Amino acid sequence: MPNIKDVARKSGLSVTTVSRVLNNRGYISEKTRKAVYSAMAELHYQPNELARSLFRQHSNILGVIMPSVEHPFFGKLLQSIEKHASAAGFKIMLCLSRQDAAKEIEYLQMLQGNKVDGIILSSRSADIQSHLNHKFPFVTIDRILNQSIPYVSSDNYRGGCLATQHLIDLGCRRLGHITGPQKLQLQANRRDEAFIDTCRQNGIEPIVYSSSEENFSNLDYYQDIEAMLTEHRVDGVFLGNDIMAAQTLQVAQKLKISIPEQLKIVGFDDIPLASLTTPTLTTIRQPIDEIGKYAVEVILNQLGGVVVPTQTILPVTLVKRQST
Amino acid sequence: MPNIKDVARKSGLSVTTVSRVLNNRGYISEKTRKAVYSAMAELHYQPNELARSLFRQHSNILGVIMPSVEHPFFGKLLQSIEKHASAAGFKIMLCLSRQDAAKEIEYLQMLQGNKVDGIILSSRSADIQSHLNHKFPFVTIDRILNQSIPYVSSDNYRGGCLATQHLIDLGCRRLGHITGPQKLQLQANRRDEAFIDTCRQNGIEPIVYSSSEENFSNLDYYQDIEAMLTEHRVDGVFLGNDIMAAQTLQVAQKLKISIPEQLKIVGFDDIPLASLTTPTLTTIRQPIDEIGKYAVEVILNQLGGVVVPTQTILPVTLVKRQST
DNA sequence: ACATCCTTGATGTTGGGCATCAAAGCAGCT
DNA sequence: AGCTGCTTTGATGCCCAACATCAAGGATGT
Repeated sequence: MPNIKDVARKSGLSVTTVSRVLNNRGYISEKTRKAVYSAMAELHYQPNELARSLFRQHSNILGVIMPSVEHPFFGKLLQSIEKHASAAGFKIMLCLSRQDAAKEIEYLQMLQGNKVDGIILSSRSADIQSHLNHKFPFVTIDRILNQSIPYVSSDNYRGGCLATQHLIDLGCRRLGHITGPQKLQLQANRRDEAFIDTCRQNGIEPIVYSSSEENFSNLDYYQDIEAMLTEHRVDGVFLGNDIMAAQTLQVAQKLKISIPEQLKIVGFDDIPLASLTTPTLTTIRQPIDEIGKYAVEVILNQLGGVVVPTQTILPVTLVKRQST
Repeated sequence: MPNIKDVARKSGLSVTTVSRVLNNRGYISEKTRKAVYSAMAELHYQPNELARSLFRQHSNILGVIMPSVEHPFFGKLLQSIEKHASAAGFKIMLCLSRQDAAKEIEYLQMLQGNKVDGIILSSRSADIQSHLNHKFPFVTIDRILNQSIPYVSSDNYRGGCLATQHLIDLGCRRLGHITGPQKLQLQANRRDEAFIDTCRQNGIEPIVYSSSEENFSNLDYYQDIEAMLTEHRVDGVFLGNDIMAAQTLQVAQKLKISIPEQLKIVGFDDIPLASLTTPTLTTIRQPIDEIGKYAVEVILNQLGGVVVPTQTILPVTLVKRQST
């Protein structure tokens, strides 16, 4: 790997001059500029970003911690984060925590050791405040850590209202809901509150199932769904995510419940799967792209010394399809 | 951010001694060791990995370039790569090229400038050989660049055979196939060859549609599927991936073609979607986890100076579900 | 007294940025 | 011709943070 000295030697100029060309600083004649460029090209020279970062005291790398990237929600979120980060000249260092609190803290320290310029955390576990360097550029997605750490999320409560009200408007009177595990302070839990509130406001007694941590990790909700559909004769269900909703379609078919005639189904997220099932799924669309965009923006603004909002809440929309 | 000097000052020792404690090298008395540890803890010190990498001439970072992470195949692949890399103490720098050849080359250079220890490329575009530093640890997934660059892939040809033979064994005689764009030297193209060969070997004239680049990017194959189903009265189709297969289910329903009675469908990949459709999809499972594992291994072995295979081909399996 | 081990530190690398000082070339002006 | 000031290049040295090499003092043993 050639370094700046090699370029200097090759072009017959000094390191100082090469550095000046590289950084476009001071006086440089057209002739030397060309000489340097051609030497760089010949040697396939590339400035060592480690050395640059070390000197400049910033690396142009953002750390991203998420539990998984298999789940389409996170896949799309990551896609969006990468897009906006790379457009701003930042690279991504990716960490998948797999819901493992210890691993998450490990990653957090590792990223700080690697001098990333900011961290985007979209995670379910762990109390991490003590491992966070004070004033380090940081943002969480869908997760409140404390009042001073900014977070970005979609309007989960409103999503829950939209979904529930939609079912009620269509005439459903026995409403069910399945949610993820309740332990964590996720914004996603507000969907459940919204479901319960909206039911009560309409004089309906809500039926709520909470899936186990284990089933949640495995994306296997069949038992919970079947339990709900057989124990209660629901005519409308609001599921915590689209995967649950797709599985509900399958269980309904098995139980010979016709969709949407006997049972109406609303999911959450609007991942691509929602338009690939038969029937297609009515769902609440989260603006995932914008979530990623704002998360990156919050970091960049912190780096720029700009005051950033502690909460950024983005609107959701009801996407009506065949399951209702 | 405290550095090693601060620790040295705090503990009243020299930088050298602190470094020795950090790296467990040479003779250190128990007393100094403790003094250093307590100073480190007090300051919340973390070694600067940039500086370490600069000195050591390796960063313990792997670069990963893939077109997207929204597609479940790549999501799962990335998940696997991250898992195995992180188990070996490596971090991931992620680059999403979005099928953009220029961006891919940019990323390739950026990664080399950032001194990653190796690059895993899983991509569709670009001729990149000239931008590759000779002897740089490198591996591609599902893509042959030239004879000397190692690649890992699943046995696409055999997958095509399995799928086609399965349809034939079930009595199908009018077989169709839709494939992605043909331009690139992807291993995935061998699925098409396998389809054609297997048909011919059984005295069946293959019907093949090739989707446009654009539809492929948008994951929108409806037109091609509908064209195939209406123009030819196929009784069995083999689709290039599971998303195509799921969309085929939808088109079939719209055209009132019953699955699997009138039409049998086989997909490819076995992404989670395949078990979430109604009916569930018969498909060819790629061992995505192993692909990621071997890709990482090939890099690590190159780093270790071990001779690596230029081809690593992993077995596929037929997963029979309700669509056949 | 001398060898050997233990323990610590001073100094110099790693690749590149930058600031300072130095020096020369060249043009314009008096 | 001499002076001023702009342009262009280079040498030197210090910075970033960590680590390696060598050097040296102290303790211990024979």
